[in-house]
Amino acid sequence: MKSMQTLKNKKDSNVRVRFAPSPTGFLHIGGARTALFNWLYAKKTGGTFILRIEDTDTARHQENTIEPIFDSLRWLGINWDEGPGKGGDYGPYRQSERTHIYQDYAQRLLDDRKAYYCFCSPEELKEKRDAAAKKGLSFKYDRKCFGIPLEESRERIKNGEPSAIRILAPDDGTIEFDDMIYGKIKVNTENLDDYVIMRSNGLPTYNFSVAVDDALMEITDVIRGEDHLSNTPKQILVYRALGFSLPGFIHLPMILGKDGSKLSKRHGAVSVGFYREEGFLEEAMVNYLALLGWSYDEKTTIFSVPELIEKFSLEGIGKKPARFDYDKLLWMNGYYIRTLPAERIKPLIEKRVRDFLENADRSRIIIKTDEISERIDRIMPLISMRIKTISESISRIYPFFISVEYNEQLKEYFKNKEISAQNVLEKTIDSIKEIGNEEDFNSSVLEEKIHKLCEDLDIGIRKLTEVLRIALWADKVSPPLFETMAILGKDETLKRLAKYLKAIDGK
RNA sequence: GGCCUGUUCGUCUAGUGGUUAGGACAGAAGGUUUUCAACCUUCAAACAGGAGUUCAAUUCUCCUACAGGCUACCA
Repeated sequence: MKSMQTLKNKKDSNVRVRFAPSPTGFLHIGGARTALFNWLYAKKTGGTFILRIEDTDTARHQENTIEPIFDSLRWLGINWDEGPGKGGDYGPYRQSERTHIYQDYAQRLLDDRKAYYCFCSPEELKEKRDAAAKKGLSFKYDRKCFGIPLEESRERIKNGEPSAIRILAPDDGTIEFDDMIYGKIKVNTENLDDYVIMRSNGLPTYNFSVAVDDALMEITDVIRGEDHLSNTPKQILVYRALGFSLPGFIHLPMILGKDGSKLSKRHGAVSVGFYREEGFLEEAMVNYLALLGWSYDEKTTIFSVPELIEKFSLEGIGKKPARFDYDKLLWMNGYYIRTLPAERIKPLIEKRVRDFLENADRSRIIIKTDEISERIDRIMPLISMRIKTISESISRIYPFFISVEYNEQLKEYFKNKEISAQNVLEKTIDSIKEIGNEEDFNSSVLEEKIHKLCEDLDIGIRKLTEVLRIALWADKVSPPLFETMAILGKDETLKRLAKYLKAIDGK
């Protein structure tokens, strides 16, 4: 292990925190929040943020299940100072590559009689557990294998008998630690049993590997979900047995689903990747996540990342579990879409538009490829305050790029209305034709024309625009009409008015 | 079942031994308006329950209820 000196040169503090996901194929909302808080704390203190992969369960983890987690972290802007792909003086950073380390430390425990081999089969244990449950008792390992002399155990292992290693939990006494959020936690050791630290396949279990790694990686503050609060005493057993000193513990309140139960797939999307695909901005995601269990003052809800780094503090973390409120996230995303500079949002929309056109009926496309970018520039101010996600943008603006079709309902929409849609369309066409060149075909000229037309026809502007809106947009809702016409251009505008006129002919 | 933890508007939360208990989302009403949004104004909305400590408890203590977590050779 290298000295801290090299790190101290790079960092302003000794704070070392880590995010330790297990490769599940995606980054969970709760995990993202944990990662964010660790990262913010590191940034705030000038400390080091470490990424460690907890992949000790080979049965469940395949290699490619970690990449999406890296992607999501990077997307959120949570980059790590040490970890996979980054290196560091405390590696390797995948637990699957640290097996020999756990075996070594387990061996020390064995030699010190602080751990012992266990030959009980999983089936046998399950039976005992079930029997205890049936009697309404809590199961605690009966130390059946504790008495087996080490030499005999080694002999049996040499003969091929499968064995696990259990840590010896003290019979009496208490484990006590200070959680920075939840305060003093005290547990009587009689509630702890001799749990397995090394499986029969030679790999460590979570509570062992996490303690060994946090100690060896010199983690100063363990920031993780409250679901680990109950595991902490078990890990402290390891720290004690191995003579490691304790890090600070900061347990974050859980994130629950809308109904108050643990956030899971049935609550809808729980992966960060989903929100990214849905068109949520990382700014909104980070801001929202930061507010789940943390708050700064009584009024501020919008925080940029630099502001979060500046204002974040462990003291602001609450202890009450928070429900994940999709509506508020949506609102916040909409807020960022309409507030952030257009150049930040435009590429995201442009990508969606190009993907959309890629799959669109070519005969309906009304725009040249090299005109898309400029058109989006003009559309942006019309929709930025109307969408809450980027993915939603397509449904709002596609008629700017492909021709419209009217369904039966729209064709008959004005059938028995007091106004004559035919008349409105014809008069509008005449009026618009009067506008000279394309340059004059702008929203203010159009607005003037249409208002004048209303007067001439003695008809309310709402009535008139309703007709035009359906004709131009094939919908009862559209971006502001005059701007829309200007963007579509004179030809396309006239084409659509005529098309709708024809569509309602005889209706 | 055992152990651990939590409980302020529907939701995220601020807050204090004496406050009109504050903000944000969502909701309602109104304004603005070419639709829809956005924006502005206003309204409604909370200290889980019960004891105790105290001159005074939402705030401190205990109990109950409810909720969540852990209780695996998962993490």
